[in-house]
Amino acid sequence: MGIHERKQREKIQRCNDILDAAEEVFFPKGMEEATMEEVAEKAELSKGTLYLYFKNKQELYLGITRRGLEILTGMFQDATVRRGKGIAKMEAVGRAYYEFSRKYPDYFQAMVFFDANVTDVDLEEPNAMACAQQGKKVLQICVDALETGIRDGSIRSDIDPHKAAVVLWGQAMGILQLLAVKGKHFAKIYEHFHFENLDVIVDYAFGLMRCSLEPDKSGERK
Amino acid sequence: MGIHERKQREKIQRCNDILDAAEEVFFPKGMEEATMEEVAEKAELSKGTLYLYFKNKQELYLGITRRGLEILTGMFQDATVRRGKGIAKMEAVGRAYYEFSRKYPDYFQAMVFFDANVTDVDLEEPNAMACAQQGKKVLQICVDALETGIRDGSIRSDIDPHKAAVVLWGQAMGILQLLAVKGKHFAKIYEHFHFENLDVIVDYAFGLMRCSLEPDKSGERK
DNA sequence: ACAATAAAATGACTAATAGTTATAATTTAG
DNA sequence: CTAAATTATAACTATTAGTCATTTTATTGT
Repeated sequence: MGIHERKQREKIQRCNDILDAAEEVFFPKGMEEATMEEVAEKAELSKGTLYLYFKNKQELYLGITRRGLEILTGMFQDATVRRGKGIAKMEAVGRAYYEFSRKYPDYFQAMVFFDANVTDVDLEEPNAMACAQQGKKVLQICVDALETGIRDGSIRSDIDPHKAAVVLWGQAMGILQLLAVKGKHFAKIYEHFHFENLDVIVDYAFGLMRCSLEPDKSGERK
Repeated sequence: MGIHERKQREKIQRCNDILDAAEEVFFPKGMEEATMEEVAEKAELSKGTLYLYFKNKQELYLGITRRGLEILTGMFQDATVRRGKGIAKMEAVGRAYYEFSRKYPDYFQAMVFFDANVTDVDLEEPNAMACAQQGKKVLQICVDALETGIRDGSIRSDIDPHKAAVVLWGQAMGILQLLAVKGKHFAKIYEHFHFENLDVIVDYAFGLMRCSLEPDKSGERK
């Protein structure tokens, strides 16, 4: 009796179809402007049906966020596997993060929204849970890379991998967010800085971050 | 004929009264949940009147953000004035930022919202303009401190103060935001990390950031 | 003091939209 | 082929940002 399995598959498929439609609506307009009615139209369903598959607008948006996080996790894994020293892995993770923010600006924006606004995630809901889970996985990749680096001597031995992973994740998010959201206006507002382009800032940021991880600092600190 | 001046003062006073009311409503409920009607009630005015003083809900919220930014600017100035070396100024700025995020979590939240969501600021509006202006001022304080540090030798001479200021600002924002928004859930989700408390992470972050600014690195990098 | 004018405030109104639910259509199973 | 279960619908409610014609209050000239 494979009917149950088929139904399950169809349900997942329907969810994905709705998510496809949702991306078409959310990405150009943003979480705030986009309406459920529009998503329903794109998906060729009635609005009520959306609520059979997603508890509310936020869960739908988190479904999109989840997709983004899954792509990011994949990119992080690709970045760290088959690469020598730990510091190189971390560098690659940073580059991957930047690449992600440029290649998938809308997914990135969804992640920023999730991190900056969703204080009270309803962890009962599947997509919220999945996002939290993926976030954990992403962080673990950083922890692993840092531990590798400490073992192979490419990263200072006094680095605490767990703390450093959280800190680096937060720092990188902050930089990329600042540039993604305010990048255009930086040009106007801080025109006298005349940065060649935003890539230069990202490179500079990663340089500084690398610097804080590498050994050979004259005086070791706690 | 001081009537015009008095009216001007009264207008400003009324704006501030509305902002006081708005804080009482926005701070506990957040930008999304709070309604203009509630603000009007708190301010003992009709809803229509609010719109005589603020163009829309976002401008009102940016009025609150502006207050926060003004406090922050003051704290940054206090932190950098009367303090020796440039690196110590930067350290103090970082501490001040953290102190701000703890002492005024709601203002901090408003700033995060501004930085993470408001991509298209209507710079015609006074509060939006003021926020952009204050942001600039904050950054300039960092640039000045960095330049001081480069001159007095407490900061690497190859640091670009403008780039570094943007990067450090973004990094600090990222860390503080991550902890402010997700701090509670970190405890649950990453319980196996069992950080003593969030202060430890902030200290750690500032340690790393300091590390990236200090001289005496064996090999100088671009 | 008082009428004319200007400024400030009101609250009823509109439009938009998230989320609900009673009803209908479709699918499955006996 | 019918009954039960599942899936979908669209009309409905409730909420709220923002508007605007009207009223109230303050200012000014006579």
